[in-house]
Amino acid sequence: MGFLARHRQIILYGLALAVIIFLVRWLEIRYILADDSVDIYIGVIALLFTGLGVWLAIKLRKPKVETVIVEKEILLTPPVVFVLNENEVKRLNLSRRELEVLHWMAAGLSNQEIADKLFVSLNTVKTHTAQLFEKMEVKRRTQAVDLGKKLGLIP
Amino acid sequence: MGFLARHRQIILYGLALAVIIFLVRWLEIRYILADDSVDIYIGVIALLFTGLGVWLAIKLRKPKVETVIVEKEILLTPPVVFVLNENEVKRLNLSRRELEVLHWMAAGLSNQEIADKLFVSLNTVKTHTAQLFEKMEVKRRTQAVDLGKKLGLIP
DNA sequence: TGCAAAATCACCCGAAAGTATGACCGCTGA
DNA sequence: TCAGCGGTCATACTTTCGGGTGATTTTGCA
Repeated sequence: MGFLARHRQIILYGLALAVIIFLVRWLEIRYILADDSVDIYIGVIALLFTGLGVWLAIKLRKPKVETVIVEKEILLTPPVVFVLNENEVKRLNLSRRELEVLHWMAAGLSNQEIADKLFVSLNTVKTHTAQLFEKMEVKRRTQAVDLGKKLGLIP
Repeated sequence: MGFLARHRQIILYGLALAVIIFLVRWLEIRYILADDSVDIYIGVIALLFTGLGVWLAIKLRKPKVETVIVEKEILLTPPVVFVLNENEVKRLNLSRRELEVLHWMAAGLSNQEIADKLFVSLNTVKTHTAQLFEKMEVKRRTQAVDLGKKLGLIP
């Protein structure tokens, strides 16, 4: 960008000033301003050039943008806190007991151990696992655990 | 905020205008300006008020606040990149085949399915799992998978 | 209050998983 | 060269898992 282009505003301003002075002189000669109207005359000039100044300022310092950068932290995988995916639980229609069984299953417990932990019989645990597998559409406990983790049913 | 406070700039501007006019009149009386110096006089006024205009514009114009929300994603456990915990593999003295079996085990495959996938017999897979369980000091495949995940042996 | 869902338990049976043991082969490092 | 290890496979056996079916009790909700 050349000097002319870069300072176009200022050059225009200077030209405007010259034109205004010329006009004023011309008006002065034409109508022979009365002494009393000098302050009105000054006022008009002042207003005019104030407007010019404002225009200049706005034009010249164009991008007065205060950019406020707000960093929004998005945690993709919570570190310790595990949040149960309620939607999946509802979608699969899993009962509380079934989810509990799945949890201990994922921890590596056998059906008998889960039965002992939940104070129920082995048969009951078997019923729960069977229902769980049917609802999750899997065949084995390892598949259930794998899918359960992927769906956010277990940590 | 009251009217006065809100329009302080404009009121100041008005006052400045009045002061300038008063000064000019005073100077006029004092020194009796020559007709010839009228354009210089106008020039000075113009410059003064242009400056005032610029100052006004700068002061008045609120810096346009542009709020840019930068979403900063914080990955705690990278979902795609899995790095095998070599140290644990060495510590437990796990062979390549055993690790491979563990991997498919975690995916929910049965021993027969793993055998088919690795093009070996079911008995071979059983041998590998047995060795794996002994080295990992676990009793069941679900335990092996759980521990494997915790030790970073599998994704 | 009454009903559907959940939870509980039982029995049978076959499939899968896990245990124990032994054997063979190929590679590698002392 | 040969002992050791990893990988392979096999047989035999026990345990656990999972499917199928049926039944009773408890509970949450309309």
